[in-house]
Amino acid sequence: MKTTPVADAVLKAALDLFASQGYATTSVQQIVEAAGVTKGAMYHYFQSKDDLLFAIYDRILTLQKRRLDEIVAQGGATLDVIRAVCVDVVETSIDLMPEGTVFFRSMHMLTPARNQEVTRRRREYHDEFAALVARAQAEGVVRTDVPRPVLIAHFYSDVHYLSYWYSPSGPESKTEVASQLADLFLRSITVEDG
Amino acid sequence: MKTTPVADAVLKAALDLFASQGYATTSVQQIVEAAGVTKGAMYHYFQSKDDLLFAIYDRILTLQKRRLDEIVAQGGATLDVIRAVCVDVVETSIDLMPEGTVFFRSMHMLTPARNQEVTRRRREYHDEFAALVARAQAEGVVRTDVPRPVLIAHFYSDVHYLSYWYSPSGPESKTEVASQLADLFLRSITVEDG
Amino acid sequence: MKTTPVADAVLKAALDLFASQGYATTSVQQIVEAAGVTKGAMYHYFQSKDDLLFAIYDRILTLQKRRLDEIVAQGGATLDVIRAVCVDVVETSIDLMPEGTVFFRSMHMLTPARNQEVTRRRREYHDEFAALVARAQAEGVVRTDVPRPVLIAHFYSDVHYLSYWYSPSGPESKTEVASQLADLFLRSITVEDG
Amino acid sequence: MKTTPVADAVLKAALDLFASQGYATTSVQQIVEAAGVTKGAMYHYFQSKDDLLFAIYDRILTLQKRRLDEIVAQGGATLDVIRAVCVDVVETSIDLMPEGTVFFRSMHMLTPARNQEVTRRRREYHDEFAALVARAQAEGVVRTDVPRPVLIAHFYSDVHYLSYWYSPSGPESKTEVASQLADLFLRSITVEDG
DNA sequence: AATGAATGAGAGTTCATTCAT
DNA sequence: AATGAATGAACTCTCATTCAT
Repeated sequence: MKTTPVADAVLKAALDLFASQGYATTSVQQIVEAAGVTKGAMYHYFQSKDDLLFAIYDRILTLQKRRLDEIVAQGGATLDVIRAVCVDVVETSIDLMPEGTVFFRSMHMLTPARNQEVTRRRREYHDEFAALVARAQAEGVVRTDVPRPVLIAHFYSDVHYLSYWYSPSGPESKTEVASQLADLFLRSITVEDG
Repeated sequence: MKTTPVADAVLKAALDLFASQGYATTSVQQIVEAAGVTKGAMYHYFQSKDDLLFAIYDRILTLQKRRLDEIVAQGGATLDVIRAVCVDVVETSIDLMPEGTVFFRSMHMLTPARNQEVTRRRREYHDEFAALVARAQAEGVVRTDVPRPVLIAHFYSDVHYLSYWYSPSGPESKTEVASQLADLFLRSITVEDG
Repeated sequence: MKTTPVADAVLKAALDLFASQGYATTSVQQIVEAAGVTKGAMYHYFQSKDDLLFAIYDRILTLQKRRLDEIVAQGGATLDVIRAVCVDVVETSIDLMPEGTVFFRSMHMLTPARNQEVTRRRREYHDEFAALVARAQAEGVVRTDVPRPVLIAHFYSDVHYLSYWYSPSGPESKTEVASQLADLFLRSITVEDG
Repeated sequence: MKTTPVADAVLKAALDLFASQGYATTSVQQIVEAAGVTKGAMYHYFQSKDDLLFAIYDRILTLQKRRLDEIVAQGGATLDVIRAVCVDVVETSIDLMPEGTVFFRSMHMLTPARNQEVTRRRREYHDEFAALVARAQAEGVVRTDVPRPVLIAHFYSDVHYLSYWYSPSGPESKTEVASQLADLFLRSITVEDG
């Protein structure tokens, strides 16, 4: 993951192509041509096409986990923390839209070992978020009549679906959408007030 | 798309393999072996590998559209119709889980012409559902402070995400999950009672 | 190992090229060009370049083992049997000279699994021949002052070296050389008459 | 071919790898890694991978020829000289076992020019040894009923085969094996006494 | 209706070697 | 003396599809 002009250009080209055409449909030849380098140069920095794919997963997993840790570390009322996480993950996902597109579409193209690593790191994220929800439930502010896995899937689903409908050039701004989706999610999981 | 033992076996094998390995990673050879037929026989019924993929899209689009039409035709209070649609689409998606898995992962593998057809038919579904939401908003029972596209994306997202987390052999039954997700969705979009 | 015009032509071309240039230096492209077939056709019959190499080992191992079994089965005075084996293995090795050339030069290019199989089958041959020598020693007609492994290596070495010096178009005929080498070998291992 | 720490380490690594994996299967990268130097450093001392291979041939040819010359120069009864050559060549070959392994397996990987040089120098050795045998035949102590090329091939074969069966860690010591093989060879070529 | 041999283009990857530094 | 990035050609192998039978 060194940063050199060649490695950067290759990674950027790979990301764009994987997002628009899919991993399997993109040839190494296309990548190096788009990056303006030779195949040999690319293989000097990356051991395989799979390396390029994994770099995308690594970037998104690393970033999202760090953001989650930071928000949780800041503390506050549990519901406020959950809302902050929700807003942040939507905004970050919009910033990393091409990565997100690849993320959910191409997981089965990773080598088994790397697929396992991705799964493990996703579970870490999942467990940390689930703990937040459990705490809110213990505090009596989040409903318990729906199984927690369903609540959490309901959270992930919005993030997941972003790359299928949201366009940065569309009418809704990133900030607005993040706030709106967070609102919809919070409304659905909190206990009714009166 | 006639129904013959050979064609059926091929389609079934293709569906299973596409869902578990992805379209691009599955070879025609694997499909015909899994189906217990020869390549020649397969190419007698299907013109290309792409035909097999499209058949999956066709089946799911046809079914879901028909269900939507039926439920809308039955009439009733708008919110009840929306809830019925929501419950039904979750249940149907669980019944067609392999198809759903392929649906969201492999759309970019279709030939451009067929990709357009799929997009067109999805838009038909989308427009019909959006009309329901618009009616509910006009009736004052669904909130208008969130843009309608966001509300609708919020609906689709749960359906979309199902194949990534739900397991028929897990603790939640199809019926329960459908009801729970419908409830979460409805709660988030309806106007507060007071 | 089916016999078709394509498979035969490929095997023959591979044998010639492997013998003259070595396995690693011969490309699949060269083989199919020499055989007058396409790469696809070749890969229809053989799963890998390694298959072609192994076919050579298989042929020579199968043949030599069958000949040894037959000669031993015919029975006779032990020394006569040993001499017959010796004559026959030289003649057979001359008939299979290209195979022999490849045999000793390219064993380390086989996949580990196949290398093991070759080693196992060579050991079978070795053990059967060693039993003959042991019997002759027990009968007092073969010397025991030299360790049996050395006697046997001394036998194999002539066979092994054939492809490095013998030319079918040279002055010595196959039959003559076989008889002469058998004579040299027998003279060196038998006990002196007095 | 200067002697520097780098050049020595490279040559040693190359020898080990060529002997265990074969020349073609060994990459320059593997060699420099095993030697603990960089590619650039290696190419500073050697012009090509072929240089490394030829160095092995050069060492063994030079040594064996010098030993033969020395032994012949010492003089003595012809049969004693032949026996001394035979003992010495076996011992030397055991000392240079990795070189010997490479020698017989990789001759066809040398560039044509160097292959010719190796062939020429082998012939020099061959001719000198053949002259010894001819002298012994003229003296009536070596049989003439077997063509001289066959006698000589019978000599070379044992040397050649050593790397295929002898293990320095096995039961037979270098000295013993050398004496035993010399004995077998001499017994086979000398005229019967009584 | 069905076979399976054959095609030919293109896939990912390796590698000895060069060269600016 | 030594680095290591970069080259470019060649490598083995795969695959959707065709076609004579």
